[in-house]
Amino acid sequence: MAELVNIFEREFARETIFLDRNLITPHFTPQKLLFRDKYIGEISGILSKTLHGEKPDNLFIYGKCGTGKTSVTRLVMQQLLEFASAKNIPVEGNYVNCRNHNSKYRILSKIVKDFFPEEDFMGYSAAFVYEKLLEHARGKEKAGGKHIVLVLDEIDKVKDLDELIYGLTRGNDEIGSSGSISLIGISNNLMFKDRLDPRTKSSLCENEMVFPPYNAQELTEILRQRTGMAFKPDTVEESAVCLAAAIAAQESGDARTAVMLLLRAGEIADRRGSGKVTDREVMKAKVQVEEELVYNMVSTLPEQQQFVLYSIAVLSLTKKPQPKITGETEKGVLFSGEVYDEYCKIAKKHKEEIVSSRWYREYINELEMYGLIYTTASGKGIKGQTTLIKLGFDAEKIKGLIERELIEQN
DNA sequence: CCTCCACAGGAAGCGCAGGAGT
DNA sequence: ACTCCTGCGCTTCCTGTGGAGG
Repeated sequence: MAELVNIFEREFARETIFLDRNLITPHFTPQKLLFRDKYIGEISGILSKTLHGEKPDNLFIYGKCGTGKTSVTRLVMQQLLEFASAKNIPVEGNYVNCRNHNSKYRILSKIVKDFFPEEDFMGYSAAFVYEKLLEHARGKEKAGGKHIVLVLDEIDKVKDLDELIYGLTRGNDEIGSSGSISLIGISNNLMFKDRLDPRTKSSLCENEMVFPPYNAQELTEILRQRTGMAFKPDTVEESAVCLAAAIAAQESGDARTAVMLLLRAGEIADRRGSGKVTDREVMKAKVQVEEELVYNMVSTLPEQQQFVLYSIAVLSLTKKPQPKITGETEKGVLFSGEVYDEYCKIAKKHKEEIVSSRWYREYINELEMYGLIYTTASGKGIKGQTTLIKLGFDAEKIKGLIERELIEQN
């Protein structure tokens, strides 16, 4: 008779090349951040004012995803708070991700709740919560005030940012000199600050910092650091690390992508039982990571925008290569106008509303921002002024993906 | 050179949903 | 419970732009 074994027994006993898988996930922040000393220095320079009882300037940090904005800020904040509490200096901090707390009220409630964990502020008015925060900064009678540093990550997601910042700036006047509230705003969208009220903008951007993408060498170093911690010795080939770094650098300079590549490559090696991460695993991981990335983006797109992307995929599959003025032919390059026509046809077939061509252009711009398509302005050889559109990923895959998405919804 | 084409993208405004104030 | 307000997604309208063609 066959032995009865718990089905997890085999999984549990399986050989793995990971020492600690968690250390090579994008969520993990190492204690030492490479190639960011300059920014760590600048930010801590600004925040050190709090240690001398002064209000630091507000700071706005911009950079694409995976450039270390959040990690650097969290690290500096953590050190600041540790130091302040060791020296008994009244400095406090709070981190808010504005994707989850996307309005003035939600942000204020979240902060106040963290400062007063024992009390419940559900249902209180925005003014009350705001007053509570000021009270906290002002401090008790003789104890003196506190210097509070608020980190607002993905600050571009806040709907009524003008009001929030106006409120907090005014709050500083009310608190007086004994305490203060200052802001660190983080965003990967530089354009968003142009939409702000000029006063908000000048207040938030007292200091500005731009985090550049990492280059291939930097990414290689970062990956070496991580593999040393996360993998067992001699399980990751040096060339595999370089390859993963090169792929990530070429695509975006995104450290998150680079880390994901090695994580998936490690998982693939485990599954195959080969006990080693080589170029082969990394190349396989590349396909997988790319698919995950695209899937995440596509599935969160509004339905109409999915139709636009779908039209681009369909057209680039059916359209014959266009002879370009330079003589060579380029595959899959589409005109903005023909994509819109195709989109109208497809949307009509699915009995969907059709968005105006103006809004369609906004969709196109967004799709480019997400990296799902590439666009170029038409030059010589093409009638009028139009945008040339090219799909950023494999047309078949995008087409299949959206078809599945749409079927799921119905 | 002028006009037309095929768009790009700014400005204003509209209807709706949801949240805040009363 | 109600009214008021505001942001969001979108439309309509409009001006601007650069190459093609006469």
